[in-house]
Amino acid sequence: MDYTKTLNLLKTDFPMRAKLPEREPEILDWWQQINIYQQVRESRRGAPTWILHDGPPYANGNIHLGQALNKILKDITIKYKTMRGYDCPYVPGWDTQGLPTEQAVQTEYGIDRHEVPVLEWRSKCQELALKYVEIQREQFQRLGVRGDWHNPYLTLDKDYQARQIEAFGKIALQGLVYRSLRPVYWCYHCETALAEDEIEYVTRTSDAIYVAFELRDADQCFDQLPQGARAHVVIWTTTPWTIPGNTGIAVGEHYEYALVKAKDDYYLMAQELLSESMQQIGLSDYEVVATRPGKDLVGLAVQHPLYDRISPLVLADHVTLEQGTGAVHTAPGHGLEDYQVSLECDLDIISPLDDCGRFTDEAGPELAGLVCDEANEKVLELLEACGALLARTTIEHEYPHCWRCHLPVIYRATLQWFMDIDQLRDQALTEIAETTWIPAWGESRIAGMVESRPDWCISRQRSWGVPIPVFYCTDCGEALLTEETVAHVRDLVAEHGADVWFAREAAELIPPGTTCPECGADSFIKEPDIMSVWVDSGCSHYCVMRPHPELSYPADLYLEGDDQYQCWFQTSLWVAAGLGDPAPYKTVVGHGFFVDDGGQKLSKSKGNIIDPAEIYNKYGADVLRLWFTYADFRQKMHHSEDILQQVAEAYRRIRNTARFLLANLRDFDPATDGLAPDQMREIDRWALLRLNRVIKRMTEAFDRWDLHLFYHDVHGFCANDLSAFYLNVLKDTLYTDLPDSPARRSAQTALWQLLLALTKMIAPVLTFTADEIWEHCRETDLSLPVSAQLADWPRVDERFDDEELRVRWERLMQMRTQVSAALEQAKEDGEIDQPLTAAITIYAPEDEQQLLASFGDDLRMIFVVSAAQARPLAEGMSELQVEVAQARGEKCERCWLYDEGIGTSPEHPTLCPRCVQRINQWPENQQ
RNA sequence: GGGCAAUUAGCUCAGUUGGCUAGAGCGCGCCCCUGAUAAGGGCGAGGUCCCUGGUUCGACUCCAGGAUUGCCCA
Repeated sequence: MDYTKTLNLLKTDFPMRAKLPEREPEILDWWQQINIYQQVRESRRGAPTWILHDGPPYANGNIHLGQALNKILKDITIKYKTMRGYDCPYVPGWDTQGLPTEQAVQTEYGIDRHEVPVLEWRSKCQELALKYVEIQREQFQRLGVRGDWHNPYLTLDKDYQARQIEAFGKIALQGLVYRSLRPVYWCYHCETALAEDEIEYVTRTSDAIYVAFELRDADQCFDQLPQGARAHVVIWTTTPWTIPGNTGIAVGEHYEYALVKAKDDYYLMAQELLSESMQQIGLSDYEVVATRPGKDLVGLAVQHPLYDRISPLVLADHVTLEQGTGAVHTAPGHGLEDYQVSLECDLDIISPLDDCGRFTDEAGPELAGLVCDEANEKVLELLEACGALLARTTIEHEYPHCWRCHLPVIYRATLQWFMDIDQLRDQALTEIAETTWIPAWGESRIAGMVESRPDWCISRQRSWGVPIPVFYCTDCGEALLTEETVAHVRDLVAEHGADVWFAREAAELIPPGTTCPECGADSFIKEPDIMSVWVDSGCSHYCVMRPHPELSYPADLYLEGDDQYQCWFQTSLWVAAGLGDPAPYKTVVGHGFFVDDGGQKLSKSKGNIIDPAEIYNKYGADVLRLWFTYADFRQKMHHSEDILQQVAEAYRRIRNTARFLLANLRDFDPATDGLAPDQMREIDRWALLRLNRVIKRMTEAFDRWDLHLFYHDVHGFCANDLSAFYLNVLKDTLYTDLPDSPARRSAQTALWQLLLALTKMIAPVLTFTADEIWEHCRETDLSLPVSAQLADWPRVDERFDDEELRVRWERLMQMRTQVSAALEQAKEDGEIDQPLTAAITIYAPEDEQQLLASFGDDLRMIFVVSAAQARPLAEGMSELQVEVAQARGEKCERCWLYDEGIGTSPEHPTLCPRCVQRINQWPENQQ
C-alpha cells in the first residue's frame, strides 16, 4: 500500500523557481492597478508623517548603478518607516537644467548652440531632459521603488523656476549675493565658469619655465650692485601663457633672498632654492653677492618682460620654498591666491582672454587671437626673443580639468555672481551641529568643508537654466534688483516659464514705470547669465518641500551618495541659511560608491560600468535590492559576478524557506487551529523566541541604517535556525502526525507566525517576493491586507521571551553540535548509513544529563535519529560522550524511523505501532 | 600636501565597556538524503584580526607611528 497518501506532505503552488525577470513586471502592473502608493498613503492617513526629500538625479541618461542604489535605499527606508506606522509621502524629483543637458543636445542632436536662436536651443534642451525623465521614471519603477511617480517635481517646472527666482531675490536683497571680477575656473571649451565641484584633477605634463624679470631699481636695496649692472628677479611657472597677466611678483616675508652674480648678470631668488634653480638655468658658476629677507624687497619695481609696465614685488603668505625660486609669478586674473594677493597689495587684475580662451588685443598683436593653452609656444618665443627665458623644462603634476569635457581648465577673471559664504558660515556650522549625520563622521567631514569653503560662484554663462533676475541701467550701468522687480519676474516665470526671460526684452520684464534708483533712467538690459545647476537643486527644499501640500519643512531625511557632502547637502544648506531658515534636514545619510572587484571606481572611461538593467533582467530587481543590503552601503560597495551569485543563492534560500512554511500551512486556519502559547510545544516556543530575536535585531538595524545586517540576520535565521534545525526537526511531526494533532497544530501556529513576520520583514527589501508570498498567505488568512506593504512591521511577542527556555536551548544546541559530529564519525566508520538509522546514547555530566532527559521522547526528534537516550557519565568518562549504534528493528515504511515493533500489525506489516495508530485514526476525507 | 574614513578566513560581514581554543553565511573539499528535490542535511579545510612599537596580568579591541585603499580638497 502507498502510505504517502496518509501523510501531510508539502502542498503549495508557490513556485520554487522565482523567475523574477518575468514575474516582477507582472507584480509591477498589479501595483499600478491597485495604486499601491495611494493605498499605502491612505492606510496611514492621520498618522505622523515621516518625510524623505528626494535629491533630484540628473536626467541625462539611463540610470546607473549608483542611482539604483540610492533610490533603492530610499525605498527600503520609506517602506520600513511606513510599516512602522508613519505616513511617508515620497515625491521623486529630477534635475533637468544645466550644462550636461546642453552638451547632450549638442552630441545627440548635433545642434550647435551658437547657430540656433536661444529659445529653440532651450526647447531642445527641455525635450531631451524630459525624454530622460521618462526613461528614468520607468527604470526606477522597475526597481520596485514606490512613490508618487505621476507627480514628480522637475527643476524645469514653471512653479519651481518661479520659486527659485523668488529665493534668489530674497537672498540677494539681504545683501548675501554680490557680483565681482574674480578668477574662476573657466572651461574655454564649454565656454563657462565652473564651480569647484565641477573640477577633476588629472595628471598631466606641463612646461615649467624660469623667467627673468628685470629689476628697475635694485640698487636701492643692494648697494653691492655695480652702477649700470642688470639684475633680475627669477620666477618659475608651469603656465607660460599667464605671463601676459603678470602684475606682480610675490616673496615670502621671512625667507632669505640671495642676489647672485653669474657671468655679467645678477639674479635674485630664494637662498634655499638657489642651487637647484641655478642648476636648472644652467649657470653653475655663480657667487652670492648679498642676501636680504623677503620683507626688505617689498616695493621694488620689476619690469614686465613683454609689456611696458611695472610688476611690483609684494609679500604673500602662500609663497613656499617647495618648488620654483621663492619669487612667485603673480597673475591675479589667473589664480585665486594671486587674486587675493592683488586685493591686499592693490595689484591690477588683468585677464586678456575671451570666453573661448583666446587672447584679446590687450595681450598685444603677437598673441591676440591665440588660444591660451596653445599660445604657450608663442609666449616662450617672445620671452626667448627678449632674453627673459632662462630655462625650460617639463613637470608632471595634477592639473584641474573640466568634469564634463575632461579638458584642462584655466583660471580667468570674469564678472560673476557669488553667494557670500562668510556671512552664512557660522549659521551653517550651527545647523550642521544640530543635524544627525549617518555615518557620524559625516558631520566632521561636511563641517570641515564648510569651514574652508570660499564664496560660492553661482552664475553660469549658458542659457539652459533659470535666469539671474537682475537688470542693468543702460545709462549708469547700475544693477537693478528690488522686491518689485523680483516679484514681477517671478510672476511672469510662474505663468510662462523661464523662457519668458529669453523671449522678452528687459522693458517687458520689469514692472511698468521702473526707473533706475541711481540715475533715474528708464532703460535697462537684462543679466545674461543663468544660475548654476547646483542652485537649482539647492533650492529644492524651497521650491518643493515648502509649497507641496503633503510635504513639510524640514525633511526627516536626506539620503544621497557621499559626494554630496560637497554638493547638494551643502548647497541646500547655503540656500536655507540665505533664506534665514534652519537646515532643511534633520538627518542626513551618505552612502558610498561602487568599485569593481579590483577596487577600482566604476567609470565610463575605465569601461567597467555596470548597467543595473543587466542585473535586474538577469537576476531580478529583488536580487539587486538584496545585494544592496549585503554590504555596508556607507563604505565603498564592491561589484563582481561572484558577489551577485552569492546574493542570488541567498535569495533562493530565503524564498525556499518561505515556500516550505507555506507548504505546511495549507490545512491551517489560524482562527480555529492556532494554539495559545501555553499549549504550544517547547520547540515551537523556542522558534518564536528566536523569531523575537531577529525582529529585535532587524528593527534596531533598520533604525540605525545598519542595512547590511538584514541580509546576514535574515539569511542566517533562515539557514541556521530554520532550515538546518527547526524545520528539519519538525518534518516528522508535520508529515506523519495526525493533521489535527496538538503537536502539529502547535508547530503550525509557530510556522504561521514565522511566515508572517518573515514576509513582513523582507517586504522593504525583497519587495516583489514579499508580495508574491503574501498573496499565498492570504489563502490562509483572507483578512490580511492585499499587500505586505500595507502590513505593520512585526512586533516582538513578549510571551515567548522566556530566558530560562533560551538558556536551556542554548545548552541543547551546543550538545547537538557534538551529536552531529559523532554521527558523522559513525557514518565515516561505516557503523551507520545515515542519522535516521542510528540510535544514540549520550553520556553527560549530571546537569546536562538531566537537561537531555527532560526532553523525554522528543530527544530523538531533536537529533533526528531513530532513538536517543541520555545517561550519566560512565566510569572513566570526564566529559560528554556520544555513543552511536545501528538502531534496532526495521525501517517503518511510513515515518522512516527504525522500530522494533514493525510487523506487529497484520494489517500494516511494514509500519511501526505509532504509524499504525495514526493510520487508524486518520480522517476519512484525507485518506 | 591637507581633511574624512576603511583595513578580521577566497567573498560579504559579526565580534557590547580590553578576558575562555576569533564567529556566521556564501564559496571550496568530502559525505548523506531523495516526503523542501533545478531543493534539504552533516562534517571538514581555510585567519601573524594590515605592520611596528607602547599601555596592561592580558589587546582584534586602547594609544602612537607607519603602510595600503577609497572619497573629498589643494
